[in-house]
Amino acid sequence: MKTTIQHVAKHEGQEVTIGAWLENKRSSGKIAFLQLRDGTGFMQAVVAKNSVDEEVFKLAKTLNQESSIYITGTIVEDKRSPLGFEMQVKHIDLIQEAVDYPITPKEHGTEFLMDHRHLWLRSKRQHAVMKIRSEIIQATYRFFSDHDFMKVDPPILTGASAEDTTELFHVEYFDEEAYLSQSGQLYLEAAAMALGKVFSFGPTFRAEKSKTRRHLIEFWMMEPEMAFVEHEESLQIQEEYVSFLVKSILDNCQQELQVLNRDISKLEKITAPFPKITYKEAIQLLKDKGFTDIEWGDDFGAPHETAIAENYDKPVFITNWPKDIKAFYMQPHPEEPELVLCADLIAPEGYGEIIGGSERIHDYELMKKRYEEHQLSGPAYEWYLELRKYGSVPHSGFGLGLERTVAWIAGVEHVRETIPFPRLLNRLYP
RNA sequence: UCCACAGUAGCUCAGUGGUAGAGCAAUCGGCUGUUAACCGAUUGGUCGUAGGUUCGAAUCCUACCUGUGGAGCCA
Repeated sequence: MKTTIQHVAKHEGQEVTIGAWLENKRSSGKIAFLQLRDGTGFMQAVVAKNSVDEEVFKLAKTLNQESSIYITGTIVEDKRSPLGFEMQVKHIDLIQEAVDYPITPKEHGTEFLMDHRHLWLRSKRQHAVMKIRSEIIQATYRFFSDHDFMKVDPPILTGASAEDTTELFHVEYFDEEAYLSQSGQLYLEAAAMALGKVFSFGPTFRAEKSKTRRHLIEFWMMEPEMAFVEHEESLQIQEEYVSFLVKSILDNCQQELQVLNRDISKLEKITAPFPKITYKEAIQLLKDKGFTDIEWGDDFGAPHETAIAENYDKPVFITNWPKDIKAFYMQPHPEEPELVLCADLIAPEGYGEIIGGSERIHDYELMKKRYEEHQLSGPAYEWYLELRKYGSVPHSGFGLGLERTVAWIAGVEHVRETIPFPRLLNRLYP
């Protein structure tokens, strides 16, 4: 009977066949231990010389790392196994012998591993990170589906660029110039006016020369946009959503968190509501902490974000920023018109901003004024402004960066490990 | 674009002016409970590239290339 490592517990005492790769092996004169990987998990198979044909034992002794096999044997419980089960082997069919697999069981440098990303993904650690990424994606769909959101897909090829185009990827669109999407937001606002509460989940592209552990050229963003939802309610949805993500990982990825050595007690504290401080309070906090390089009106750099996050063991919202350092479409604060109704959510442990969100301007005249102040034009101008003309309503939205969220929850230092094939400033291969 | 650091065997690194090294991987042999298994042997080199200093350069100097960490930048 064919099965997978994930399901071996159900087959205790039975003879099964598993398609697998050889992750590593150890052998003695009369016994060989094969470390198997099949995509669903990792398991050890034991080959005893006196219970298999002579060629099978010889094969077990000479198999190289990453050779592919069908392996047949009896599943037995064993306390020495981390999985709780192992296979007593009866037979091995070699599919392909792997010769000189480059990634050995010893340590490797980043450049080498990135050059072999197509093979690096096979490692236990990368398997765990990819599983957590997948679980976060699936939990996202569950959460928004449970809260009556509709999934909407904004275009990836756009002609509509509201802001300057230096950080956009330019592509040929027959005789026109087009850009790869940097955010679906403007389109999602249109969708929210049609469908109420919507969310998108897709890739975005930024041609920035950023070279830090928090930046990717191509990354995935989860963007909800909600009609009839004002700023405070949006923050509430954000904290519930992020708490739900963490809980889903704690519920479904215990083994993976263990492989990654993640401090689970820190994740267990992530429950809504989250602390909130205003931009003004954040500036004061930084000054109190001895930062002399920051004044009201400045944007925060990574060290500032980390210093603020240090004060909390949950993600923290920084709200009500000066309008001059935020996007043109953000709704002014009702009492302090130099501020806008927005919030960045800063993850704990120095992982930085994972969400940026705001209430959007819904007044036609105000939006038109903002366009003029920012001297913006372009194809988006007309249709985006038109959304404020026909039954405009208060609405809010936010964007969550998937890779930064995965890095934080998985406890991975660099976002390049949180996406299967990262696109970085100096890397388009593999 | 700026700052700092690095580039030596397939991989990870040591070698700081005098014969090019170790561990792992690979190959061969040994070992019935291994967990990055262990033990013995063998194989493996354009010391990033170009130029310079020197009797002599992996080592010192200059330029360049590549990478890493960070800054700037980052709705």
